[in-house]
Amino acid sequence: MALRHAVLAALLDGEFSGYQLAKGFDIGVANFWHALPQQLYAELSRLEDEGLVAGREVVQEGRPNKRMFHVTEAGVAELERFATTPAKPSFIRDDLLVKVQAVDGVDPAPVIAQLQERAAVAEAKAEVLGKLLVRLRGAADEEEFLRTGRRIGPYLTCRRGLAFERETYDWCLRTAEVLRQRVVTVRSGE
Amino acid sequence: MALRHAVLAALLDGEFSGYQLAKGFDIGVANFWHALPQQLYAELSRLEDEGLVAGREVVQEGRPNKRMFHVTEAGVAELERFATTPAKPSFIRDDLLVKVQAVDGVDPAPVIAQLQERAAVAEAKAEVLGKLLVRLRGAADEEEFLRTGRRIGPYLTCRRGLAFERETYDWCLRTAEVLRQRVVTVRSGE
DNA sequence: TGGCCATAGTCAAGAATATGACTACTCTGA
DNA sequence: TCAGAGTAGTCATATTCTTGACTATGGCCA
Repeated sequence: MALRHAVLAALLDGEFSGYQLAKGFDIGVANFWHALPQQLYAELSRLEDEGLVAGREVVQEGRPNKRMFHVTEAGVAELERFATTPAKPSFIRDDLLVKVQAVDGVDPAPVIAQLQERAAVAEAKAEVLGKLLVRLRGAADEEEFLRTGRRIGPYLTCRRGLAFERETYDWCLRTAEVLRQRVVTVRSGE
Repeated sequence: MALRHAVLAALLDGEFSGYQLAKGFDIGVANFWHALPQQLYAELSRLEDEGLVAGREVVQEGRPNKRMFHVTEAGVAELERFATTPAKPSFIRDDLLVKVQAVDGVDPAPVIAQLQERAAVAEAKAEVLGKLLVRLRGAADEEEFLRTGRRIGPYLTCRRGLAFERETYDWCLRTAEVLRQRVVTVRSGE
C-alpha cells in the first residue's frame, strides 16, 4: 500500500493535478513506482477524503478545469510515519527475464529481438534521467548540490533509476550477443 | 499473468514440488518474479488442470508426501508462445525508494538506517547469486559455458540479478552517506 | 468537416497479489 | 517430554492492479 506514499512523495515537489501526475509518473517517481492514471485519480480521491492532500479547482479556458493537489500537514505526518516503518524488500518483475530464463527450451530469435528493443528503451530512459539529473541540480555541481540542495530526494532516486537503466541496457546487449553467438555455434554443428 | 510462465521456466530445470519452488523462488527465479507459496501452489494446480505441467505423487516416509511437477509438451509450447508475445516494460517497486524520494520532508535517521539494512541484504544476496553462478557453470569458464552450456537461461538471469544487487548495495551506501553528511552539515548550522 | 490527438477525468469489472490462519506429521534440542 | 522448527500443503478474504470503456472540450491538419 505504498502507492499512496509515492503520490505523497511526488506532491512534495509542489502542486500537481492527477493528469500531471499521470504524465510525470513516467519519468520521476515511476522509476520505483509505476501506476496507471486511474489508480492515481482514485488514490488522490482517497487521500483527499483522509485529509492527507488538499485539492483546489482551477478553472481553465479552452480546456477542461483541473484539480491541483498539495500535501497537507497530516500528509507529511503520514509520510513521516511511513518512513519509520520497516521497508519491505523490493522486487523486480520482468516478463523479459522470464523469457530469458526459458530460452533454452524455446526459439531464441524473438527473445533476442525483445532484448534489443528493451535495450533501446533503456537507453532512451537513461538519457531522459540523465537530463533530469542535470535539471534538478541546476547550476551547482553534484557534490555541492548533494551537500546543500534543499530537495535532494528526487535526485537520489533518479540516480538509482539511471544506474538501473544503464545496467538494463548493458545486460540486454550482452545477453542478446551471447544468444546470437550460440545460434551461429549450433548452426555450424558444434 | 506471467507467474505461470515463471513457474514453467523454473520447471525447465527439472522436477520440483510446490514446496521446493517456494523455497527456491527466493534465489533463482525470484530475481525477477517474487511469489508467495500460496500463489505457487494455486498456480501449479491451474497449470495441471490445463495440462501445461504434470504432477506425480511421491510417497515419503517420515515426512508428508509431496507432488513433483514437470513441464509437459503443451507447457513448452505455451512458453514458446509466450516468448513471442511483446514484453511488457519491467518495473521496480520499492518502498525504500519512496522513502528516499520523500526524505526532504521527513526525519532522515530512519531512512539512513533502512538504507544500511538494505545494503546488507543486497550484499548477502549478491554473494548467494555469485556462488550460484559458479555452481551453474561448473568446471567451465564463463565464456566457454555461455557458448556451449545447454542450460544458460538461469545463468543469464542470475547475472542480471547479481548486477542488480551490487547496484543496490552501492546506491544504498552512497545514499546513506550523503544523508549522513547532510545531517552533520545542518547541525553545524550550514 | 471529419478524424485524430491532447487535456482532464470517471466508472465498472476482472485478474493478480497479499495477508492470515489452519492441518498434520516428524525431528531435534533443552 | 515439551516446544519449536522444518516439510508439505490448503482455504478464505482483502487489497491492489489492470483492462476497457466512457464523458467532454478544443485545436490541428488535410
